[in-house]
Amino acid sequence: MNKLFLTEQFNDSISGVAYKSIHQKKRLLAYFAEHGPSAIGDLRRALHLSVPKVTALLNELMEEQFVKDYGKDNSTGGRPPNLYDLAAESAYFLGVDVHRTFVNIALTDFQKNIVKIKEQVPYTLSNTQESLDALCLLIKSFMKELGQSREKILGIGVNLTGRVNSATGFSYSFFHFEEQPLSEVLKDKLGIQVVLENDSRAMAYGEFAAGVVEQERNVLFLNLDYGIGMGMVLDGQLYYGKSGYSGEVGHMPVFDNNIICQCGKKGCLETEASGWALEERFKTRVRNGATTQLVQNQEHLKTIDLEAIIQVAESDDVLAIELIAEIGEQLGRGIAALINVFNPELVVLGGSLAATGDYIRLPLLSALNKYSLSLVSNDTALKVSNLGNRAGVLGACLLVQHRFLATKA
Amino acid sequence: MNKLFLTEQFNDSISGVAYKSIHQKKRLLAYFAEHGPSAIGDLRRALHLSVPKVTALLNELMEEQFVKDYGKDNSTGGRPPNLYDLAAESAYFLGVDVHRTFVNIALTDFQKNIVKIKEQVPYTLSNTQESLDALCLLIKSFMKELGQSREKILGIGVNLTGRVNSATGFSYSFFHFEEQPLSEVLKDKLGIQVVLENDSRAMAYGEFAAGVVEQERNVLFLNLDYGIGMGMVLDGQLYYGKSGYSGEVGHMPVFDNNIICQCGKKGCLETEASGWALEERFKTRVRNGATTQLVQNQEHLKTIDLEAIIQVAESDDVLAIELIAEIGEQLGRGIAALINVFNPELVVLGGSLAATGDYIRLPLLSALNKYSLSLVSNDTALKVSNLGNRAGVLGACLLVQHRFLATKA
DNA sequence: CCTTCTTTTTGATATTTTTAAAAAACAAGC
DNA sequence: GCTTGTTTTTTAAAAATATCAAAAAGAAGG
Repeated sequence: MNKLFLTEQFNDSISGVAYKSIHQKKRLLAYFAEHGPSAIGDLRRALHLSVPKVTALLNELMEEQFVKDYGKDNSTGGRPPNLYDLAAESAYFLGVDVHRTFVNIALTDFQKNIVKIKEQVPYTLSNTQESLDALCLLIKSFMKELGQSREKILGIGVNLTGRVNSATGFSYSFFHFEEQPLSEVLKDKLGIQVVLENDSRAMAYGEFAAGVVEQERNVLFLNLDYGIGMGMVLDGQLYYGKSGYSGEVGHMPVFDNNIICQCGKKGCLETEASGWALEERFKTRVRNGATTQLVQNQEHLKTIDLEAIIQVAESDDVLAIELIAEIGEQLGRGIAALINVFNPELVVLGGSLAATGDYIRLPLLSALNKYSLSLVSNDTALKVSNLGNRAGVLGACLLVQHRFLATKA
Repeated sequence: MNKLFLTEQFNDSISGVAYKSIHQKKRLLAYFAEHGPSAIGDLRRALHLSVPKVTALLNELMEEQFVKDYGKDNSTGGRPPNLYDLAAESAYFLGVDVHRTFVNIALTDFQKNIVKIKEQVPYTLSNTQESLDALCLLIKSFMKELGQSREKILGIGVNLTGRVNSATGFSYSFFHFEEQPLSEVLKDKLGIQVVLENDSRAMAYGEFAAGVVEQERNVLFLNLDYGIGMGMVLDGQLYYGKSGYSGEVGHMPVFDNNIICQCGKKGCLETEASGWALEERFKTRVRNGATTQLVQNQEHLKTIDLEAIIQVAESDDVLAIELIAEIGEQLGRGIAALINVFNPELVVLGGSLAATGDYIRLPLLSALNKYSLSLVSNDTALKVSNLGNRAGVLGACLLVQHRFLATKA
């Protein structure tokens, strides 16, 4: 058994005892990843194995440095069990969260801790080979700054906006220059396995695995930015749909207006309930003479952008707060529909607009009561992301880890 | 090993080799249920077991009469493999599909064949103890008519409209008279394990397991009747949501009208795109002088109901067809939203309105092109149910079978 | 009709895994 | 501080399972 048996994940042809061993070990590691420090007894029950077998597996994993003995647990009356958990420094995962004007890069260890993070690294995303090369350069320079952990990086997770098919590794909205899937192209350039993911889905996973989500197994995550994206965790699993295009809530036809959406259609949720709509409305109101902290005279009008509006909202700008509440109220219409369809346990508000906290959450909540079936919406909690703008990178890292520990059937 | 080891499903405490054996056998049976006749080689690969082990398990299952040897497969060049499959007559499942004015009851064998079916048995569903007792009586009298198959019924599936939590066995909209879950109450009355399910979900499962669905793993099933229900199969699993209330698409707020929905809100999808809306519009049009096969004079107006409209549509009544097309078009608005959210491989139209076939499907299809993102909707096929009004009963039967064969982890 | 080729099935052996019993580790009470 | 009770861990024997080689069962071609 190779020390890096984890990388065997892409080898499907193994069978018999070799497969079984890898499978069992992965299940153990996945259990640790989900439940934290555990005793042999817990593992036995969860994996349906005998105690001696678990002991043997743990010994192997400890030999291979993936697992550590974390000492005794509090006694429950008799002999206290030994606790085991993942060895933090045995493997690392790199996450790259690509935005339109910047990139977040982070490295996490095997225990999901952020080892190193660089946020808001300037970068311009465009659908060109140069932009792709620049991204690779950024990643490489980040890796250069790492110590011995560099050799232990098992995989790199990359979040992109738009249409991403995580299973095949294809990105269609950006960097689709070759016949090969982008994940392969990147793997060749960076020398490490690459997992591609849609940005909203990665954020959703971040919150699910290490964020505001606790025990909930059915969670909707809304990525509120200029547009509206959604990532879903259903029955404890990230949901992709047929080709990984799921979660396009921004273009749900819920309004009867005449605003032309970017997608070319009318009545989309995004036309009235997005950061884009917020910015437009804010500008219109200012033009019509509304007062705000943000603009003293018409000259400043062009400095208004979504980020600025969110910022002044935090310092209690009346106009910003009023308009954000409006957005929240209208968003409620869409989310109500989603709650009726999914009956989720939790809806998480994330993305840049979520930074406004209760300013958007409370109006949304009252809209939910108005639009969704009460019995269903009573089942559903509404929380604001607690990872904030780190949800994306963290999600990218953790998704790679998850991929490595995943075993089908 | 008891012959009826299948009933051990509710016993969670078994462990070790006993658990393993049951688990393995169930996996074998589940594989047969999903894939039909299979050779040892297929089973070996799918279950990650050795050939001698599979042989031994099959021998046991054949001893227990659950599996039969179905002779040789066509050779692929060498020795032809033996094919094995479920023994049809080894176990039976009873399904009860409860509607407001009638009940469908059916018995299926272990190979998913309908052994006996009674459709449209008159019955009045109301939320009273009498109605519940009457239902039990119907079921019992159906069972009395069965031969030796009666003793081999492993479980009874019951479909109810409204809010049903299949996991706990509680029904909230109907028959919630005791503290005990309704499934337990029924089990006590009927003497056999009962599985409760929401009607739309059961229909969805019926189509998924034995209907129009082929290889697709992400399927939305629409139950188009007076109201609109939805059942979803996501990643090959029936989706329930937190408490089993998922799929409430009828009350998605997508219109900007002033029609008050049954749920008390305005703008619901149901107000313009349901059987209820169809009937209302039909009546209004007739009142305003439109001509139709259905009504010669105003006297006949009260005989109009959804079923009648669907019937005359089939005999090419212009008004009916025109209005059904309208409904389809408006339904498209809602389904477009769902397609954007789920990126399903297939949307199945079921329920009584689906009997109108292309009359509803084609307008719906063109609306989909109008309202949903083309890239996403190109992924999605739209088909009409092929089980028709048997989807419900069959779904009920097959869901029970599925429950028995299900193994967690 | 026999030989050769391919693939499945069976059987014997080796390995893995479980079971059950013994040992070890700690808490609490005397 | 020792004994007893409880729970975990280790150990060795028993059971289950996989591997590998041999046999069997057809198909194809001469």
